[in-house]
Amino acid sequence: MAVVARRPKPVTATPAATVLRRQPRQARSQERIERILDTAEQLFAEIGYDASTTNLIAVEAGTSIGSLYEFFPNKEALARALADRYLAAIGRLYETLIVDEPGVTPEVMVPRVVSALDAFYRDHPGAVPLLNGRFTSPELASAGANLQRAMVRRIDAVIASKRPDLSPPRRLLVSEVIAELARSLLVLSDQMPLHQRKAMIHQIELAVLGYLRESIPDPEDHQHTGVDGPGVDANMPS
Amino acid sequence: MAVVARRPKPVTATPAATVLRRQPRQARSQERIERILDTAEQLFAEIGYDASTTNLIAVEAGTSIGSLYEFFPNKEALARALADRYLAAIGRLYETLIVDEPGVTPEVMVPRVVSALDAFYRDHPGAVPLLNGRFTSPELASAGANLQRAMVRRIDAVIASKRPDLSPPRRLLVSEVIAELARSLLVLSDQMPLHQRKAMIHQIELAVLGYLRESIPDPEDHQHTGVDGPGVDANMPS
DNA sequence: GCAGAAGCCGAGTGAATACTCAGGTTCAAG
DNA sequence: CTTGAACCTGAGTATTCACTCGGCTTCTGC
Repeated sequence: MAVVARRPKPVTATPAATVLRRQPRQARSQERIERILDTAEQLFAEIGYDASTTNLIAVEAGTSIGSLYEFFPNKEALARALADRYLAAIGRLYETLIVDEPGVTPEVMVPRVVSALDAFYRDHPGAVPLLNGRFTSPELASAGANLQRAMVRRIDAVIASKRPDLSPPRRLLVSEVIAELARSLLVLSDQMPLHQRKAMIHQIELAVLGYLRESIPDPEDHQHTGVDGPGVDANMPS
Repeated sequence: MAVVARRPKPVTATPAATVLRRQPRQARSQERIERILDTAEQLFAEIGYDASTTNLIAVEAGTSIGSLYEFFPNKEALARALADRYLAAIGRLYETLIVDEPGVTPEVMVPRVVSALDAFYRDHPGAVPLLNGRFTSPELASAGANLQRAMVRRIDAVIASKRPDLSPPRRLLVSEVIAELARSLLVLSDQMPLHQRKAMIHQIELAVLGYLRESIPDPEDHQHTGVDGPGVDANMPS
């Protein structure tokens, strides 16, 4: 069976780009910053980025625009700061759950990851459009892309350990598809009535497992013919 | 085997809401309207809805804002008109490809639909954010939702005919998941470098087929245990 | 060829909103 | 207690942008 292989690189979030115009020195302003961010998170999720004017955010946070701009250089910095929060949390989640350990089969790992992500997105509705939607700045989009790449790398490492017989390119492709399956279907389930959501989550697990079986069937269990066709190397010659 | 069942309802697009402020009487203005729409499509796709100012659209289309507003009541009407175009085209596509005919197995139909949608989105990059992204108005979002429902209905009808043993709720859930798989994974492949796109498309087909096998295995071929767990009726009690 | 309709134009208007700044208040160090 | 730094405030500024309107041109029916 698969032994504990090289640990995948830890998911390091964005290197904390200069989001604050100035570091707060007093506890009061630190709390103010937190309040502003919490309010922005809520407003972005409820009425969207554009409709959340900086004045509204300040008022709802119980402060003034002046104070807001004392610490945040511009509106986009609010989104960036939120993205940093999310990125760190999701990164930790990946490190905990996407691991290569003996007893952890796909049937165990997939439901764990899917339901953890589901819970996170439910608690932080703002994270979905912020990290996945096409948002304001290219910078933000690339932050989401980095996160996605981190997930791909971890999945790839796990597959590499469990199934050393696969060629690296094929492994990578499969990892990318799985990561995207998880992401896009969670986005879907996010915008879905709550009473259907639980059933949908289970279907997502089925889809991922089904894809796994289809794309890299167990060596002894060859039955479907789904693996042929244009493979990884059938790229269009530009 | 499956006989030709009741034909699914045709996909009727939005009932052509009042998108134009006034019907053009002369050929010249008809062409102008087309040019404006073409330009808007291109600009929306290239620089986004917000960045595409009405003045810019008018100038790029070789006309003036005055003329633009002669026919379109507001900026959103441009998006609506474009959505109408897309909706009609995709609806026709569904009607042609998602059909219940004797020889058409999932292995045949899925690649057909996926690659047709892929080609469409490649030719009309603006369609993806317009129909699928969270966009300006609730009206537009619901147009996209209608289209999605139409796809679900057609898939559901086909499954009903091929597999009469399934309960209607389970059938519906499966149809919804398939429709969403197709949609969200195409969105993904849309924002993907061209040379990877072809391989990705094939993986999407695998994912859909894999999910199908996983969620409704052939009656004679029961092997995986993936179908148990919280089923369709395991909805959360509000 | 004429009159009225349809079409066209683009400078201008009003509203929205990200962001500034001058002046006031609260803190902490000595 | 004093003093300067950190912090706070919100009316005001500058800009952007959807949309209007009055005047002009082109078309069409008679």
